[in-house]
Amino acid sequence: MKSNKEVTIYDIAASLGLSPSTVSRALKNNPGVKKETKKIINEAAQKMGYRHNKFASNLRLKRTHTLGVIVPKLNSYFMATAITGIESAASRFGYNLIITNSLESTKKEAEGVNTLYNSRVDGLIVSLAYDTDNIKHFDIVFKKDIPVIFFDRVIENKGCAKVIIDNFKAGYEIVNHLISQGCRKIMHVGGNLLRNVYKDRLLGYRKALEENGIAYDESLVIINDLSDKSGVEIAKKILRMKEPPDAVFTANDTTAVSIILHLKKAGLSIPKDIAVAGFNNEPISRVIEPNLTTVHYPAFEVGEIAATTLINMLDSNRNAYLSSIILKHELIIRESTLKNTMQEQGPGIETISKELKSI
Amino acid sequence: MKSNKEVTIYDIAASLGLSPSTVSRALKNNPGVKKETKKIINEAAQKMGYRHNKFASNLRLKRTHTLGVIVPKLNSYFMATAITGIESAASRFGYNLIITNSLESTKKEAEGVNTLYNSRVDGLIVSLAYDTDNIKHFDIVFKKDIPVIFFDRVIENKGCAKVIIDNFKAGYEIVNHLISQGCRKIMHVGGNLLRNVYKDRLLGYRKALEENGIAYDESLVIINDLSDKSGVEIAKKILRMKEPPDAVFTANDTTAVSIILHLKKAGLSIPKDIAVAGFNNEPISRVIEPNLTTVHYPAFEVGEIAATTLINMLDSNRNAYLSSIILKHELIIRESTLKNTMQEQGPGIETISKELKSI
DNA sequence: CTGAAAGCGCTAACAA
DNA sequence: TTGTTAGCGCTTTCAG
Repeated sequence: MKSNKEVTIYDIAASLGLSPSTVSRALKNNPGVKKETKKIINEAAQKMGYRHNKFASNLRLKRTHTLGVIVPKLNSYFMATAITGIESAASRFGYNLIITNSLESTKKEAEGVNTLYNSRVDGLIVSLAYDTDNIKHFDIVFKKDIPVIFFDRVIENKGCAKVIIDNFKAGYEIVNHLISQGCRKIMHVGGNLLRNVYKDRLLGYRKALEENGIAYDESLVIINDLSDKSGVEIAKKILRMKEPPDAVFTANDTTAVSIILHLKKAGLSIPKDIAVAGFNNEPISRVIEPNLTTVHYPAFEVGEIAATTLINMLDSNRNAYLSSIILKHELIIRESTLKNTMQEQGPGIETISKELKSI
Repeated sequence: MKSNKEVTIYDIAASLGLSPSTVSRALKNNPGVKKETKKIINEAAQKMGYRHNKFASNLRLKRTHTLGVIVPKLNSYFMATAITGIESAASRFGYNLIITNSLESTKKEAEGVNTLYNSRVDGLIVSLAYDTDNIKHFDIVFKKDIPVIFFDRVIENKGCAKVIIDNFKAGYEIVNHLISQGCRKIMHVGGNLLRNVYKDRLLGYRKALEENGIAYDESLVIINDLSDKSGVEIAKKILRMKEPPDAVFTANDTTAVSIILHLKKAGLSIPKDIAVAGFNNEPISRVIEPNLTTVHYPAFEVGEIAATTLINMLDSNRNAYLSSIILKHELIIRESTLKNTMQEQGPGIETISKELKSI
């Protein structure tokens, strides 16, 4: 019994001797309809195989209940987890998601903005591409007052809300920890300084050095794409150095792991010869030996809160004065940086503190 | 200069002294419009900030150029990569994606079907939840002739296309390899046998044993949820066994890695005491020490081909006789199973063969 | 090559 | 509490 004819509100109305508007109201559970009538209508709708037509509805209401998402990649643990969080919140509130992938390219990012704009998404959730240096390509949505929320990789911008962690503090803490382990010559591997996440981590690094009377040495700071491959190159570079560092703080886990693997292959011992710390607390950080010291980034929560916040703005029209939501990170100390106490990893080492601090 | 008023075809028509139909045709590059007129119209549209209204268009055309995706999780490397592939193909052909997450639950999967159905997606791309044992909840889309393509976790079904690899052969090959390394008592850790991927890998395992004159021992086959945690339990179980296996073939990498970590912690040597092989070739497999023997699953390609195939069906209306598309996998041999030749891993060990075999 | 006009299915102001 | 009616913006037949 296949039928390609769609059942409409009119069909239901006709079959019940009612008017389309009553049917429409009943279907939306509008209080101004008798309970009995509602029941009859809903049953008829069910039986006749009615389904709500979003297009007609959207066309009338000029709302789509759809959120657009633009991310620089999909297949990293962090992003996939953040999207899981976004999806979770969105589906809880009856919103759909359209996801586009900028593949770290500003051009594709701009295309994404256009696509989503044309799909009439109600709002946008964005993490910026690696080297996007301005957000002119978002003007089209700003002009139409479509709210945009940035997460993780954000940009200073008049009045766009952002969901982030305190990258400065996290960088500061991790370097302080390294120093507490006796490290004095600490290399930093980061990403494009246009991106807050990398800039702030670097600033935290500098601050920690400064506070501990260690001179900042530019030659110890390497900026690259934080890929696997870059990790190999950095390891090679370290091996060539006359006076290699006694620690490396890398702005992500993938590269840190890659560095460890290659230093080990060359016969170095981690953390004895060089301590290594990463960032993000990806699963890989618990597999590498020694286990990687890192910063837990609450990816799921970041996504969930970004979506929830956006939906709140949409549903209440008070998108006014929200600026930043900062989630707590946690420093996770594991063997890869424990120079002093080379104990077994055990419970108690990993500190836990999850709370939401919003400003 | 913010304006919330949308420019419509009528506005353009009015401002140019033309009719809406001509404008509509010009905007779609319909051949029956003078080139000159087209140019004028397109320029005006540009200048006036016109954007195509999908809802009105969808309402008329009853097509949405949107694909629905249902996956059992988002935050695994495999799924995230497959989705990247889907997104890549979709965006190439001008299709949008709506993604829903079943979280391995049949109930949520059914909700996803409904949501996507109501969003009027043109087609569905699905990988089934862990214990979905029938697809009645898809009837609603089947009835409307909305095409569905399954990938990875598929189900035998009259006429739904599927994109998979030959899991039977892959399981067979990996166990054969273990046997070639001298293993005789091989444990298998798999997932729910409702799912083709796990059933076929198990069958491949059995076939390899049989061909090598090794009796099938049911007590060596463990079915569980293939989580990290299960890995720990399996490791414990192995440690308790009087006669532990000399090899373990696990149906995913995560669990295999977890097993290795815990066996090592207990003082066992991999692969000397026990060889371990996984499945999927996730990045983690190159981090664990020893590096994990596994099967490369072309996740990106699977997603891309699933989407391309679906779009082809949609755009040509010939969804008729396609049944299965089988992609090549590759056995990737690394140290975790090399009992004989304990050589360093080097180039040449990893075999490469990527080609598309479609049936 | 261009125009007139109907209608896709829903919603909400207004009327009853 | 229910009904009437006028669009939302686009596409397409049919007519010119």
